[in-house]
Amino acid sequence: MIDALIHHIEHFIEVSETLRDRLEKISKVYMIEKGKFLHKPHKICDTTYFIESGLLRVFYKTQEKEITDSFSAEGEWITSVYSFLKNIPDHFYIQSLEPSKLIGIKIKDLEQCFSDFAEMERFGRQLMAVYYLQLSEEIVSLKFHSAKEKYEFFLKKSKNKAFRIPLGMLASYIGISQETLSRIRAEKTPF
Amino acid sequence: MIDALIHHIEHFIEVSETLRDRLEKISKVYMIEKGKFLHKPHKICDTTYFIESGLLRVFYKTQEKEITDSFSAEGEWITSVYSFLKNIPDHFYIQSLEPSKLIGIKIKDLEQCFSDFAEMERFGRQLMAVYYLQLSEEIVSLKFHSAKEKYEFFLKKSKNKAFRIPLGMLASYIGISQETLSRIRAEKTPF
DNA sequence: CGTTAGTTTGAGAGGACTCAAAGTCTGTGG
DNA sequence: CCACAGACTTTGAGTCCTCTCAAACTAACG
Repeated sequence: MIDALIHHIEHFIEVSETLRDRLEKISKVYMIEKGKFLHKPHKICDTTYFIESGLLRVFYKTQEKEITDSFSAEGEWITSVYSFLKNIPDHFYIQSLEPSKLIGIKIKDLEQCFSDFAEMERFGRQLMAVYYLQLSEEIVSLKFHSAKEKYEFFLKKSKNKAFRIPLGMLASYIGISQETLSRIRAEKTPF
Repeated sequence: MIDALIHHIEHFIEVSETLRDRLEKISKVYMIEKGKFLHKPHKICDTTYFIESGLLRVFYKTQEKEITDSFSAEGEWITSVYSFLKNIPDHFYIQSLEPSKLIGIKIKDLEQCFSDFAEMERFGRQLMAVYYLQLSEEIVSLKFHSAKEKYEFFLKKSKNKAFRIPLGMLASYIGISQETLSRIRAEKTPF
């Protein structure tokens, strides 16, 4: 039932029988329709979701528009990080862009798991490190790069997602207007 | 000798006598002059430094210029993260901007420490989480904000550093040209 | 097939860039 | 202690990329 999750964790650490049992116990599978929300502003997000299949995004609203903070697809995690880590309400939405199958774990259960299984704590640290490095690359891409370069960086990093995401959401993620993104795509002739 | 470091760690976890002894053993104090380099491109950065006093930056070079990736001052950590975490060479420099006093720990010793002290592993995870959240705020600041807004965000987050950093380096950090930053500062009249 | 969400295209404006040069500061050596 | 070289900052002028506003077009869905 949670094989995809176990498999994922095994990229980092060895998963013993006991640990597997514990994970089974604290995991819960969710099926979510396209367009539905997993989390909304002013609430505490107490769950992190491993995506077995599907596509979701985290976004926030400014006065004028929605800005996407991240996209996550199969094999990745999604949560409203700030709220989840700090245990306080935030201003993010989590929305599914495709019908998705998720494996959710509550922060409380996860922390107990960290305490009981040192190797899980290690997994947590290593996973944070992976995501940290992703963000730092994203920052490099955002600085002193043209709209086109930012788009190409995204393509390189997330080919699997690029054409499953509505153009406007993608534009806000890479920090350009949707009109500009549309023009960039239009001029791409090649092949 | 490494009280500042211990004190810092105690914000996250309890530091036992044994752990303290271990930390003493694996820590090494460095004094570094202004302008000197702790790390250069094409090398592996195998040490992370806790800054007891001083100011340093991580930067990289493009064809035309230097772009600062991060500044760190007293009470913070600095390392060439990508190289340090992946154990491979990268293209970053670490340079001190003030005479600084650092406490360095080698990755190998740190990892052994993580293995031997579960609470240190926890500290590592929590520290990564703190830095992760900082990066995600920085990304928000970089998207759809004017040069002035990005500067003001930096001021709000890093007042203590803002006026110790040469203008050009700061400009590259917040993703604007140094001429623009100069003009922004000039128009600030207040008080 | 109609309604709505999403994308494309066009026109015009403006912020921030680049290039260039002048001005200021800092530290070193005579 | 002053003068000068080099580093850093400021100011100016002109350009262009990307934004905004607006409207037409297309796709998706009930």
